[in-house]
Amino acid sequence: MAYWLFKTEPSAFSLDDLKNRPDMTEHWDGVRNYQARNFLRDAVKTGDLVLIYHSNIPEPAVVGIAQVVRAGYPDFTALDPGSDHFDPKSSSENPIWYMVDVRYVETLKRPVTLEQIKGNPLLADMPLVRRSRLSIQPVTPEEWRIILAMAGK
DNA sequence: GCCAACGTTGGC
DNA sequence: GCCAACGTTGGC
Repeated sequence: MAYWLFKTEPSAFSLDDLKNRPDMTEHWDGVRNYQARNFLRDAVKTGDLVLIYHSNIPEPAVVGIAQVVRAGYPDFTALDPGSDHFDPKSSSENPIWYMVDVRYVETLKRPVTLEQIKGNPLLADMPLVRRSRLSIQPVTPEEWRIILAMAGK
């Protein structure tokens, strides 16, 4: 089982939005970056645990945990001309883009802010800190443990 | 809202 | 295949 960090802009889709879904489950669609796509297609597996990170807000932070309930499969929003995520280069024969399904697990009582993460030397190698814009990132077991400890768990 | 970082596109 | 132009991300 592996650990991940998924970014989302809460104005578009937040952890509470996930919590409020039927079955607390939702497609993680709309990822349109090849490196992130490769993780979704090849590496993210059912049962993996995910830190949910809220970006593009005054205090960006890891706010909760989700679990992967379905591994990578084609992101059908890329095939839908009515979708914001439509990609005319994709087709059902060559879907290009992939998504996974995630289920809400919990909201951290104490979110772990980007500022706190940047302030911890043990987390200095995280793509988040290295200013990568990558929206799907691997998290090591050690980083996972440290972040949850910082959240008071 | 600014802008740096960085990914993508397209002319050559 | 280089690289300038352009678009997007996301912290601040």
